[in-house]
Amino acid sequence: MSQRFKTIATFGKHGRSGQFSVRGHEISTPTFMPDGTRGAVKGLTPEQVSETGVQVVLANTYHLHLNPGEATIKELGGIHAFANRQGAMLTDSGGFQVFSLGQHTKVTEEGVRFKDPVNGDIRMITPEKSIQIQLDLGADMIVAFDHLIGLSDVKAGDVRAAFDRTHRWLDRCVAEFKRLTKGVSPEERPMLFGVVQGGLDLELRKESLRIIQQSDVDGIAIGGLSVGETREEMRTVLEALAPLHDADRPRFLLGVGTPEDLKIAVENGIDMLDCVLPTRNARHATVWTSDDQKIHLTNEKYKKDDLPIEVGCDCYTCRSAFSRAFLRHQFKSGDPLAGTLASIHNLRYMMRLCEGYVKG
RNA sequence: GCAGGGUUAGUGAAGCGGUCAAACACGGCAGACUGUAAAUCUGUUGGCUCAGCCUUCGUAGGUUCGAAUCCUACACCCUGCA
Repeated sequence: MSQRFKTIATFGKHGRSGQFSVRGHEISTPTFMPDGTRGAVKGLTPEQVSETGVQVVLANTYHLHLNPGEATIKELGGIHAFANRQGAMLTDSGGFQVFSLGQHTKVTEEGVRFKDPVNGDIRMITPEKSIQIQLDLGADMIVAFDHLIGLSDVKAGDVRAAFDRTHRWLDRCVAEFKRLTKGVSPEERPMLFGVVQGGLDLELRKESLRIIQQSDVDGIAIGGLSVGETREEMRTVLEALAPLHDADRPRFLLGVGTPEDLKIAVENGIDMLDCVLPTRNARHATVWTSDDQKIHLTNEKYKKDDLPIEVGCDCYTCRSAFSRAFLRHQFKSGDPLAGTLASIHNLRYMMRLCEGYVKG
């Protein structure tokens, strides 16, 4: 078991900042990790991503498996070389696609059968297969294949079934991970995160955390949130888990979120979070400005607004004094530059929140 | 000059006697987006004292219970023949 996480400071009841290293990358937490599903954060060069202070970029097992395929990426030197990224990378297991591609999937004990909604390709991803793909891709941190279900309209039995299956699959993931990394040195071995499930059932959640922490994983991921529940429901789950976390492993909240959600998470001891929202919203002209206020840059009221997105922000976009009026114009014109500039701001916004905790 | 075709809301373009304030696309306005099927999607888009009413389909008349739709004249645009 890894003992890599080092707590630097604590705040509030359960919050902490700290650091750990993986394969030569020093990660300081809490940290927000943007999603670069297909290997790149949409619309940004690796330099632009790093300049926002981002330390880890997520990529997705399912998407890269389909195209260009892990064999190709491995042959080209692994995901870092392929994507030209110097910093740390984490791959998600493909488990989320059971939820997002719900209509096109079939879950069995063996694994998940996906039918590509674009070209109809059938792909079977099992826990073992997910680990194999992720190790071939070569990320620094990988995630166990879990069974995620939506929370807006579920039957209690479904939550329990997904909870049990996630734990059975975890054992298979750990076994496959050990088998494939047997000869790998500790310095070169990636970190494996197990995933906590259990829906909104606090007893299931606690039990799941206990099971994951007892297993031989390097990090704890919390899954199955931000999938239709309210903010308060998510807070309740995180608060229930906060006192039960081991101190020595990083905790990763999957798929969250907004600035408000990030604060709730970090104050409940979460170290790492990923989400598409900052970049997707940015591409859709929505950015965060002072006090987590969300603004739509395409709104008519910004037509002649010469202020930056956020006065005082140190991101490239705001620092360079790109005005709201200019950004509005570029969005209206359909120039992807607008999405790039807005993404830089939103990522920096999230990173500033994180850095605020590190600095105390 | 003769023959034919056209003129529809911000733009393009359907409609060709009632179910037309008028399809659709774009543009405009607003919103959504949480381990990315997402540079996407949704709503709205003549006016008003808004379950109703008023003014609109080049302009002016006419036919009809009823016209964006039929007829006449005029204006402008396009295509043949001169």
